Amino acid sequence: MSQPSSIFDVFKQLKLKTTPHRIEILKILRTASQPIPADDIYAELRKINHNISLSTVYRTLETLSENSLVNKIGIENDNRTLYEPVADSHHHFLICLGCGKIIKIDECPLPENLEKSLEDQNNFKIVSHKLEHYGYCAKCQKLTNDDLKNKLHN
Amino acid sequence: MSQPSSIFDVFKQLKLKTTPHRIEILKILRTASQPIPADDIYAELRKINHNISLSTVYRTLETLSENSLVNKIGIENDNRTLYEPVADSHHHFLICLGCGKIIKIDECPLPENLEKSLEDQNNFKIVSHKLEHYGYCAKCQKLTNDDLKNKLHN
DNA sequence: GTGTAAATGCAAATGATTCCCATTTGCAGA
DNA sequence: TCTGCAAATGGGAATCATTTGCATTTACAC
Ligand SMILES: [Mn+2]
Ligand SMILES: [Mn+2]
Ligand SMILES: [Zn+2]
Ligand SMILES: [Zn+2]
Repeated sequence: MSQPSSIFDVFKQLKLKTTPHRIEILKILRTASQPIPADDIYAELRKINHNISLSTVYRTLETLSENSLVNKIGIENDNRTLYEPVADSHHHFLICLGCGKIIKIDECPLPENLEKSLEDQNNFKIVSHKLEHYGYCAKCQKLTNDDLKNKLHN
Repeated sequence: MSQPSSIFDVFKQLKLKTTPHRIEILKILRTASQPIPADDIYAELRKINHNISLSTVYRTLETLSENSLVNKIGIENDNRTLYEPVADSHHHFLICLGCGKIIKIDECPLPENLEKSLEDQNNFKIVSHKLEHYGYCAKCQKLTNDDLKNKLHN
């Protein structure tokens, strides 16, 4: 079986120059617990004294995305683009309307034959889909409950 | 059974002033064959010699949305917000990556017990979901095929 | 009709992202 | 190891959708 290729090898194969910026940005994305916006990456880099321009953050993310090392994610009612490292497998998200927390769901619950049937019925060629559930995480449910109690108390 | 209430009644019940702008914008949305951006509504209004400011278009759409007369829709790789009149029933979309055409799908294909199971497994309270399929409409499939043929021909 | 809060127009502000262009850097080849 | 050059970068301006501030107008309850 083949060795897991290092980032260096990956860049080489993609004919991308191996730059400190790219290394660091990938590292940040892989460390993050959920998809994050360009801004956060920029802030993170400055925090570790890594000098970079915001334009470069955007350009790098775009390049990584074009080369399938990063996914761009658009979330309802969030005008920013979020980024996640391209990973193992197809997945979906639970998104908290209270705090923005994003929980990854590893299964795809769509029926096996759905896409075929949609394609046939609509003369449409499907290449991807997006499924998200919106609601409230444990913490925000608790907050809401507390708020309600407070209101009743006053 | 109750009469279908006129727009005027609806506005009255919502304690919204009945203004020409609101009437016209709702009419345009209800006539449109698919969700449209604020810009298009603005252009449509000017075409029929209805004077309005773009800010007012945005403010009106926001108000209608807050009062559940209009839905806001965010589409992948389209930075604009699209708007549709709130209708009969829950639905999803097929979205053409070629021309932006949006096809409404009236069924919801998610398994009956899915939300309950996601809620239990993640200690999360779900309030809504979003499902979209991306691909190519009949016209754009044809274009792609023609392009391929042309390429092979040269 | 009158008064008043809500709605509107217009211009300026905002926020995310992209673009321009001068400078720097990674790296293929000598 | 040195050189040349395309690719990458910094920084600021530009862009695009959307929001906001404020003066003016309007719908409608009384
Ligand atoms: Mn899926
Ligand atoms: Mn559904
Ligand atoms: Zn939350
Ligand atoms: Zn199409």
